[in-house]
Amino acid sequence: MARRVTIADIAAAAGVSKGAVSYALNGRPGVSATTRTKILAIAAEMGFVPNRAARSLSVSSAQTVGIALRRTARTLGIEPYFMELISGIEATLSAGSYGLTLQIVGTVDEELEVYRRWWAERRVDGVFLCDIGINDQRLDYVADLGLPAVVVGGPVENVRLPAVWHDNAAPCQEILEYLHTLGHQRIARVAGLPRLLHTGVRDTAYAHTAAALGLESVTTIHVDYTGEQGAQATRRLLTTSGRPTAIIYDNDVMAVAGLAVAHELGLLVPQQLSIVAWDDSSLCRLTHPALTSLTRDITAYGITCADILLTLINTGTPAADARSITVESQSAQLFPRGSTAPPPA
Amino acid sequence: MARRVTIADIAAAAGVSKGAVSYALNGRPGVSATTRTKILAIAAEMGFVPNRAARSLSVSSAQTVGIALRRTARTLGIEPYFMELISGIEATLSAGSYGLTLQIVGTVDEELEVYRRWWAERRVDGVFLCDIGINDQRLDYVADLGLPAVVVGGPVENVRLPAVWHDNAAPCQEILEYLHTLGHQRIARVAGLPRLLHTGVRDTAYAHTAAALGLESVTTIHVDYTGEQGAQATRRLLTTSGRPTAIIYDNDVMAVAGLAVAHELGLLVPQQLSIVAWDDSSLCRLTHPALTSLTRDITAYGITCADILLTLINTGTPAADARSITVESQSAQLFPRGSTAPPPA
DNA sequence: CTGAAAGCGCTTACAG
DNA sequence: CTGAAAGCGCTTACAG
Repeated sequence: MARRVTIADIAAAAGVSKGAVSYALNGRPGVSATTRTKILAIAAEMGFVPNRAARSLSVSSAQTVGIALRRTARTLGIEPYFMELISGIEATLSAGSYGLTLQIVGTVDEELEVYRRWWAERRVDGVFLCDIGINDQRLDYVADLGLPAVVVGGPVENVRLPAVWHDNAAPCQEILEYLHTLGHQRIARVAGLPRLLHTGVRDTAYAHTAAALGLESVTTIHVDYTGEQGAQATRRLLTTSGRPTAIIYDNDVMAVAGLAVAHELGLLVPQQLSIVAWDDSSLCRLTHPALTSLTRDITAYGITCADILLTLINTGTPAADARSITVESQSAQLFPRGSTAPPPA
Repeated sequence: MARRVTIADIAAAAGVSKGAVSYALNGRPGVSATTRTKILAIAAEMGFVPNRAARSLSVSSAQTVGIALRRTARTLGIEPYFMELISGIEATLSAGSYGLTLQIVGTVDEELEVYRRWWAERRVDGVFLCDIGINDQRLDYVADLGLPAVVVGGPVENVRLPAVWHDNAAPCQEILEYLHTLGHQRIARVAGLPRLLHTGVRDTAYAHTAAALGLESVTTIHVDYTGEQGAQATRRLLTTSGRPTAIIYDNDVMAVAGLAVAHELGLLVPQQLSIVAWDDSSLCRLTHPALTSLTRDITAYGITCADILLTLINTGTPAADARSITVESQSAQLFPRGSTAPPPA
């Protein structure tokens, strides 16, 4: 564990001042081209890497952004969403040599406290807000703090933070029209947590479209995204009289669970029941039949969110119009597979 | 964005020196009980939170540990393993007020470079090494660096780093004995990446046990853990003559894929084919039939790994015997479910 | 028990 | 273009 090399060492070796070394290293004016070249060569040779803490203290920037997740190990693990999002975020951060710090919290209050502490400590320069709820108190809290943040989800209005979201309504309409075209009239939906914003958006979109198409019924049951509750809801739907001929699931895990329940009840998919899933992980292609599902590029979404956060941090203002960005995800498309067909005659 | 309050502000308000404030805040001797109480009260009232960078620079510790993952967005997302591990790690870190910094890399060289930089920058105080391979070059590299690290996996020998691993051999034996008792003689295995250490351990354990039990055959196909390759391998196994009556999968995603292939080929599970999965996520309970699988508590594993890393960082030496810890995971147990039964007569 | 000072390793005005 | 110095916000010997 040899002592680290500092700019003082380089300055001594090059016979210049520490200031000159700093200017050379950071590509600033203030040193001649020849001195700069010499300093850079020496720095490289000595394997110099600047100390983060010292740099942060001087420029009062952490070169790090944070993400706090209010999730349990189980719900984190089961959903590919977060890892894909983080993977996209990372791609942008690495390019800008920012670090990512991750914290898992148990309650909203803990989460708010994390933001307060992070910002007070200057441990992060900005954060991502995920799992946006209806009337989410975190948005105002973080804005009041003055902590740069990007809202990963929406639509949100009258917020002092840039937000990025997918259009949730159009896919709902697409799915319903697709099932309607196949001939389905009694459609059910196993939906996600009602407190989440995008669940509400989908609720509304389905209701409107169903009315417009004149569908017989669109029963909705809200659960928590887990396979257990998805299975339970499916069992309930399929054992009532006038059962649906098609069920839409708000994520893929519940759809897989629903398919198993149909098998268990001896219902043939897709002959007697059609199934559509949101969030097309490879899970949907592993079942038999493969599940018709809606694909979105979550990694690309993460890249966009990170781009906006870095812009916000570096310029003090988000990228143009970032305050209300809708990610028109070119990839939000329906992939019909073996789990959908016309309803039984 | 009001100016942050620093110890200088508190010192001024309390009418003492900055040194006294520091002593009081850190619970060190050097201030009277009354002064300490007064300082603490003022600090709390002013909402003081110490600046991380300043503290790090003084004590030359980052209060952060790092984890670099060489995985793609897809393989990260599909496997609950990492999120569960991270969730456990977080629990320990939060308790010790350490942060976690996460980086996703593309190649081993990139990963090594990340460790070098992190340590030179003093951005982390230690790291976790995951996805341990056979003759993994990272172990020596990190040890040479002097960077405190915990090897998450094993067994590894002659390494200068503490390692923590589950016993992989015993469960292999248990599974094989279970299938043998049911009457199976032709068993196949769809295994994980051969370059990974634990895959090799399992290879050996199955071979030994199969020989000891006098099993007819244990065919193994190594793939990459994805459902696609798991399905492909299964198709290959089931369409050859003398096909196996039971298949063991090294993770749950491949097992689910394998089940779908059996359905597709019109094979009844478990009547004509038994299936056993490793890594019991809720996936295994969502299929029909539910999959017999091996459960381990990954979150607890993460907690243990983090405990050891923090001990290593704070004392310079790992916890007693940490150099070769085997986590005798009480939870590594086989859960027989609907996917296993005696072979067809 | 307390205060004044030096130091951690950078950056950045400010003079020459 | 270059050097000497102050400052970021802490911690920690070192004198009183």
